[in-house]
Amino acid sequence: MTVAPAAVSSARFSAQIRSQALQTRIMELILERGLDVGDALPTESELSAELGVGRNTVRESLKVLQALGVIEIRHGFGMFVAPNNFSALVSGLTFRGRLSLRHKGEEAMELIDVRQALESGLIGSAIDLLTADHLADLRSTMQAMQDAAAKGEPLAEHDAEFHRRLYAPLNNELLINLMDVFWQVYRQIHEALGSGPVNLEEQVQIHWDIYEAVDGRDKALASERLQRHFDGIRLKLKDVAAS
Amino acid sequence: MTVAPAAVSSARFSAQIRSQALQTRIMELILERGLDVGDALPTESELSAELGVGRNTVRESLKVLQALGVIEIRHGFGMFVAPNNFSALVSGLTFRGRLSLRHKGEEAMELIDVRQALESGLIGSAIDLLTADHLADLRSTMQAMQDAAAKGEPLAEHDAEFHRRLYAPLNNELLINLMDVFWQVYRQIHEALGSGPVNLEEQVQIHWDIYEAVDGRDKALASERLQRHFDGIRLKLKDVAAS
DNA sequence: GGAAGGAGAAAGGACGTCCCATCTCCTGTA
DNA sequence: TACAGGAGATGGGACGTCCTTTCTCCTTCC
Repeated sequence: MTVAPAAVSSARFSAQIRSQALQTRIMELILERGLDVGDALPTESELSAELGVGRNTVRESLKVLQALGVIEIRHGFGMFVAPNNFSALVSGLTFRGRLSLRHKGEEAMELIDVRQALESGLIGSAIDLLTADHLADLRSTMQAMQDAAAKGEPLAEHDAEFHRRLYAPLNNELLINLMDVFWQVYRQIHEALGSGPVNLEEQVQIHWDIYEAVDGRDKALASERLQRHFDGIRLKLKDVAAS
Repeated sequence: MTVAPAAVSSARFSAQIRSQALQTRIMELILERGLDVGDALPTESELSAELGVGRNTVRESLKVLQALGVIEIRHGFGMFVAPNNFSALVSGLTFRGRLSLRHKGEEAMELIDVRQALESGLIGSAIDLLTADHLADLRSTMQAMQDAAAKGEPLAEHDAEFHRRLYAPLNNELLINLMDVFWQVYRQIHEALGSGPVNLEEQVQIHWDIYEAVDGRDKALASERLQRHFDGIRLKLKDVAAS
């Protein structure tokens, strides 16, 4: 027998709201004082005094704000308004993904779906805005990836860099960060499962194929090859999850 | 007094790494014990003892995990593995958006861009999977929106519901959550700026147009109308930011 | 005069303790 | 049988204390 939903939500109202209210107050304090990225916040003691709550309480809120990428805490120095940073999402999403893998791995698959939709959906716009410089960057990344593969080194970082640069023309930090988060979550889930043997040459070839399509400004082909790239990733994930 | 040797060896790393390591340890504890969504975690005191850290320290990590949507804390009852929930991201992203509006509002615009890319890019796949039931849900949402507009009530909730149901056929919780986050952030930024007068009838008409395109299974038209919907949102945001 | 190094201050990190707030569950009484 | 209230458990919060890290500035030596 479950409790009435209304009872639960009202019960949690006061408890949940208070801690979030404190976080909001700190954020509004930043906005009101006109603090910008890199500026220092008041010290923990000052905040504790100004907001009328204990230092431990304010610290809990500050840790949350740090986790949300709002502030940056430097031990022994102070706290500062942080530059855009989504890395905090990674751990939470990774946990979600690993949790779901105990069932049917649905959430992990959903993550790939979102990545696929974002990337294959946006490649057209990216190609529209692509300049020679962007293409050169992309090519040098591919070269580095190929070199790494030849030495038998892991491609992970080059892979991430490739996808990052692919969408650099869109000039959208948020998008890049979001894609990066998804990429890292996929990688961590994969590692947590114990990645099987990977075919480095095949990986490189897949990315070269995408590069060629982009180089030729063939939006449909690029989209299709990205789509297939993700189909492969999905299969691999399903494979590992089954074992 | 000696705890696990592993805990001591990481002492040389920065404090930021250590607090994140504690969060990771708690998440792995959940995974190792096979806890699932809704299951109870050990109490704060138990965690404090098991992990060999003080209760206040463990509380800071728990608050972060709560903010990341990993656990749910119910005062006086206990802590539980939370169902998927991204609502915590909203406040962080909203802060980012408001901060950016003091300059040129770039980050807020990027947020709209990502939403636009996601929605207009995925509407095709959604239409492919659309069933009569989904369409009926969508229609009833539209009806509710129209009724609200007739009474002069705010459309916000109906608007959110419309977009949520539009992509329900994809059966991707992560995507729905993500879109919801973006929607809420946009709304909060808009409210923080002080929304100007809104034309309710026009809002309803725009959504009816999208509904019609979806009803007719015209992917291109639906995508184009969504695109224009977001162009309108973008203009409105720019307008308000300029004032 | 300039660079290297150490002392001190300032800030965050960690912990322990105490008490309060709120929830659930059980008991007792009408 | 049903409802009210209390007991116990659990999270919430506030101090106070001491440790660790980092920066800054001053001293010292070359």
